[in-house]
Amino acid sequence: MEKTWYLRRINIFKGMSETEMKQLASITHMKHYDKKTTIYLPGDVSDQVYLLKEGRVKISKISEDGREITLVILEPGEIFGESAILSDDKERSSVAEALENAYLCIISRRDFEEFINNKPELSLSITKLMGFRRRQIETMLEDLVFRGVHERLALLLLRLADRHGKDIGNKKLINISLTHYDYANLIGSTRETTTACLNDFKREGLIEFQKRKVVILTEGGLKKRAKYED
Amino acid sequence: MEKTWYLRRINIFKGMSETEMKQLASITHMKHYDKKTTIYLPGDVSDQVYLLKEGRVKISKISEDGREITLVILEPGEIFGESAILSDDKERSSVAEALENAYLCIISRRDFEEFINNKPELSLSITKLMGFRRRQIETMLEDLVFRGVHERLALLLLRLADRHGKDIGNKKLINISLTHYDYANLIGSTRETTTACLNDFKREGLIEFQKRKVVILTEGGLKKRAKYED
DNA sequence: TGTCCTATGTAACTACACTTACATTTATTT
DNA sequence: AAATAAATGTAAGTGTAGTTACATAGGACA
Repeated sequence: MEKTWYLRRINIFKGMSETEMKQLASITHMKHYDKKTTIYLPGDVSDQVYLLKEGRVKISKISEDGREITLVILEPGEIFGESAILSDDKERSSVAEALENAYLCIISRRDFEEFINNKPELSLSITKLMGFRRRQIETMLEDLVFRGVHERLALLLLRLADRHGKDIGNKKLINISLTHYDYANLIGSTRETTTACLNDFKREGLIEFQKRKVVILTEGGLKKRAKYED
Repeated sequence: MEKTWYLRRINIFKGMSETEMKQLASITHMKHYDKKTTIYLPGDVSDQVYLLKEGRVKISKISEDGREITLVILEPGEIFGESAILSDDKERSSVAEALENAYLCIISRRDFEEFINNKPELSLSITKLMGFRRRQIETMLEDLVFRGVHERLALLLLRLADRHGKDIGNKKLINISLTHYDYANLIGSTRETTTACLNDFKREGLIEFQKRKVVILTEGGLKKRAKYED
C-alpha cells in the first residue's frame, strides 16, 4: 500500500521529490523470493531492473564446470540488474540469488529507461553507482592478483564488517550467515582452504563464530593479517 | 586549429552537433606525452578527464611491491580518467602510461561535469561506457579465477586481435608492440611463464612474431587453446 | 527420536605457476 | 661502432593452494 516509503530507502533514489517517488512506485511491482532461490541466470533476457527492499542478494559469475565467484552481496536499498540494461545487453551475464527471503521491486527495462531519461540528476547518480561498482570489482581483481588467500580472506572479513557489521561491545559481529563455501566464492578460493584459513584466524584469536556468523575479536590483528594500511 | 575534427573521432561524442563540438573544443587543451611516459599515478589528484587522440595508453594497477596488472589498453578515440571524476574520487587509483607517443585532449573536472550536466544523451552514453568497462573487468576477473595462464594468454591474444588486429592474407597481425612483460601484466602472470607460453604457442604453430608484434596463424587453434566457444 | 542432508574439519597428495638464476639476443644510446 | 641497457630464453627448485578423500558435526524434517 504505502509503496513509496521503502523506495525512499533505495539509495540512488534519495533526494527525489514526493511526486517522483509516486511516479516511480506506479511503474514498480513487488515480488518475493524465497531463500536460496534464483532471481536470474546467465542467458536470461535482461528486461528488468531490481530494487532490493528486504533480504540479501548475491551476484555471482559461474564457470562452465560450475565453479562460482561472487561479485557482491547486496543489502536492502540497493539496485541491481541495471548493468545489462545500461550497456544494452540482451542477456544477463551473472547469477542473482536470494541469500535470505527477499522482497524485490521490479521495473521493466522500458519504464526504467524512460524514467531516468527524464531525470538528469538521477542519471548522474546512476553513473556514479556504476563507477563505484566498477571500482569495487577492480579492487577484487587487484587482490586476486597481488594477494594470497589468507590476506584476501582477512580483507574480506574487514570489508564485510564495514558493510554488514554491528558493534557488540568491543567486538564486531558480521551480521550475515554465510557458509564456508560462500566465503570461498567471495575470495576466489575453495571451500577446503577457506575452512582452513578461517580456523587459522580462530586459533590466532582474531575471530570467533556465533552460529554461522563471524565475530571479529581484534580488528587490528586482522588488519595486520591483511597487510592493510589506512 | 581545426580542433573539432578529431573530437568527432572520440567515441562517446559521436552524434554531437557542430555547435556542441565547438563548445567542447573550447574547454579542451592538448598535450603530448612521450612513449613510456606517465600520465598519472595512484594518489594524484583526479581533476582532469582525458581524450586519447593519437597513440595508445595503458591503464594499470600497481601493488606495493611494484607488481602490475593492466586493466586495459586504450585506442585513439577513447576517453579515460573519467571514472574517478564520476564517482567523486579525489585521487587516482591507477596508473596511466603512454605506450606510444600520444596526444591527449584534457578537460578539467569542472568543465567536464558542467558539459555533461547539460547533455542528457551524452550522460547516458557515458553511463553505458562505464557499464561496458565494468563488464570488461568482470570478464578479466572471471578468467583469472576460472582459467589457467595458457588459456588466459590465448584469450588475450584473441581479444587483442579483435580490438587492435589487422588482417594480412589469412593471418592476423596484432598491431601493437608489447613486451612479454606487458603480456604478463595483461593476464596477471609473470614475464617468465608468459615467455614460455608464447613459445609454446609458437611451437604449436598457432602464432609467430614479427618484431615485437604477434601474428595469429590459426585463430581456430588459439580458440581451442582458450577453450573458447562462440 | 531417528534419519537425512548440508556443512565443516582435516590430511595426504599434486600441480601449476612463481622464484631464482643466468645466458643470450636485440635495442638504444653515445 | 662500441657500450649499455632492455628484452627474451630456459631450466631447476619451490611453494601455495587446489584436489581428493573421508570423517564428523549439526540442522531440518518426518
